[in-house]
Amino acid sequence: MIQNKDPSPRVNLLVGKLKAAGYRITPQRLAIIGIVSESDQHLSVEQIYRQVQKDFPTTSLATVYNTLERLKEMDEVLVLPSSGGSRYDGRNPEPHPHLICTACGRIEDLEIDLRTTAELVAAERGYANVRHRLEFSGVCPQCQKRT
Amino acid sequence: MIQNKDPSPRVNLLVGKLKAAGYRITPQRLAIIGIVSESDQHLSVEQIYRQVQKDFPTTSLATVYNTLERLKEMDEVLVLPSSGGSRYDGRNPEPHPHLICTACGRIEDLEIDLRTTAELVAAERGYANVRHRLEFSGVCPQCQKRT
DNA sequence: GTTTCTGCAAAATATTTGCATACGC
DNA sequence: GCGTATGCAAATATTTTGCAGAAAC
Repeated sequence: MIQNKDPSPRVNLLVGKLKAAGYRITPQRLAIIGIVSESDQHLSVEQIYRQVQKDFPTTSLATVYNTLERLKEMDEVLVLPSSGGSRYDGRNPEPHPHLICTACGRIEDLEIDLRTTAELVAAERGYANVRHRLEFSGVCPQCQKRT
Repeated sequence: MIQNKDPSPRVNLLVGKLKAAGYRITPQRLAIIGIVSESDQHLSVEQIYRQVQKDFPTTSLATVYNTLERLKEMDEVLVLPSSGGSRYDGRNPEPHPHLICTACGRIEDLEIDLRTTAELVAAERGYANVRHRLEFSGVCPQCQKRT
């Protein structure tokens, strides 16, 4: 399979930030960055791992975790800890609300903006560097039908 | 150490619901219920486990997980999945926002009410049984001073 | 007495770490 | 060439499961 040799702006951005921070760009990292920054899904480590392996079969899980950690450090990937493995969103790392189906696990994005609320909370309690996380979970329409 | 033989209303409530659902009340379960329903902290499984062991030294982790699962089924404990093990709040199982210090790990409760928003989301997307989870995280005033 | 629950151990998952080698820079 | 990243395996969590014996009802 022929690789797309023309990296997206977002991939370029992340590569630039990694270099600026003194990290090296390896083919594995490039592949992982491409996957997490272009998928519109909220990928598990396992999914990312299998995806990278298509192009770099020797890649290890450790490398996937390592790269995700680098991206997390620079707030360029959003981590959603959940039971059964964390999920990663590298396309839109700005915290944004999610709607999760507890039956099938699908994750949808929502548009609610909490930045103002976060600033209020930060001011009230004197917290610095406040981030937020908002999730709604329930049973999606498809899964309701299956019952 | 002498045990408090006079169960709180909340313990009584949970015991009643368990019985009503056909579950048995064992001393271990009673102890676990007492711990999670009276602590004002957001306990890890490990903390609950160590606490129960003070009174029932043979209690196993499996039993702790089992009992928490029962309580979760009936929405009488709030589970906060997080990296490094889930946290449990059995005192106020109604979903409510938290403010978490990323430096020292302390968890504060907030008063923001999201029920209306949750209902709107549920209606818009056709989800049933929608619950929510809102967390703000940052560095608390004390930890800022320490820097 | 029947059925569920416990405790133990083992298994299944998820993530981290150590270290020799490979490789980006 | 220097120093970081990889790959592999082993270590470390975390949670689940199977099953014989114990205990609730």
